Amino acid sequence: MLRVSKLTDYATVILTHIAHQPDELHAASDITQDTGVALPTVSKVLKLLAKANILISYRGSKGGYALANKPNETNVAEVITAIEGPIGMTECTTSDGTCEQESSCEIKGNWNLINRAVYTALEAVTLADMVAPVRQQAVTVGLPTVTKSNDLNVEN
Amino acid sequence: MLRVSKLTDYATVILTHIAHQPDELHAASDITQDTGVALPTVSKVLKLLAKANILISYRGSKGGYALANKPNETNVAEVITAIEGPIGMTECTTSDGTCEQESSCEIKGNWNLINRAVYTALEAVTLADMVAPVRQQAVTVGLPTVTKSNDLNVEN
DNA sequence: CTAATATAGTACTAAAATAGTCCTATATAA
DNA sequence: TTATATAGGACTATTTTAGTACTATATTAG
Repeated sequence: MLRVSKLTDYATVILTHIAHQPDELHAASDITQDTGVALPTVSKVLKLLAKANILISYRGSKGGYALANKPNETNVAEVITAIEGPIGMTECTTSDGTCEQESSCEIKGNWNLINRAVYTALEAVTLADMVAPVRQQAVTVGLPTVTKSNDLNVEN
Repeated sequence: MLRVSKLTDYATVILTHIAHQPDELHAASDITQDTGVALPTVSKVLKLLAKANILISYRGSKGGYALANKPNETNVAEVITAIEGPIGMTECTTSDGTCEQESSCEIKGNWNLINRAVYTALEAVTLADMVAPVRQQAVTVGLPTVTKSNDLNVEN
């Protein structure tokens, strides 16, 4: 199954929470209470997001985290990259030379194409979209413009 | 890093190889030699692809595998699903009820949107595209039509 | 200047997913 | 009947991920 890690999932939950009050400072302990995610885990995620400049951190008493940019300026691709590293669906996409078959591999270029397509899709969704309640929302990505209906199942 | 498993990567290599001679039968042992992937692994992948009706298998002496459909009728989304199971980026997308936060989770619907966008991107690339050498190829997916240039790096 | 609070960084452990291998059964052709 | 090739399932080792803990540093308040 093609999936993001749990930490990335937490990251979106946490960011969505913060984005609801974009002008306030949020301490890790507050976020734990509001989201139900364990404190050490919240802490870890927040650090990663700060390191990637998605959040700004303030130390010390009365410290906490705030969004570095407006909700519509941070997209899902950035969040995934912050937690999991560069988005690349195969080994050869992110690190050269580690694949033995590389020299004779004829499909590397095509995987790059696929990556690009996926990345574009992820880039099109911002935090602002995540904050918004699920609505009849056109995803402006993909061949046929997809219109959201409830609980669409992506398989088959 | 958002990625497909190695087995899925092998699957695309193997399928690409088979698609070069779509009218011949390919035994697992032949494929091992031509691709450099270990026999037990090749074998495992072929079984999974056959089970998903992407390949047709013929047992016995002179047996082997062949494509069930034309190269342009099998897409990457199907291949990923065959090897890894349903494509869904978060737990709640593929299996209901296992996430404790589900009832209070406000972003589930939005993950469904993202899944849909990614799936559409993966669906747009077929085996026929993989067989073709990397060429100046427009990916008909994503907002701006992406034109392939060499070694585009998907990050930042 | 000191104490309290909150993040930064790093290292470690446990659990889960993945990869890879092997064995036995079944089907087909010569 | 024998050789060949896939089907299916079980098992092990490896790798990745998740989660935790500890120490250092920065900031505010008194």
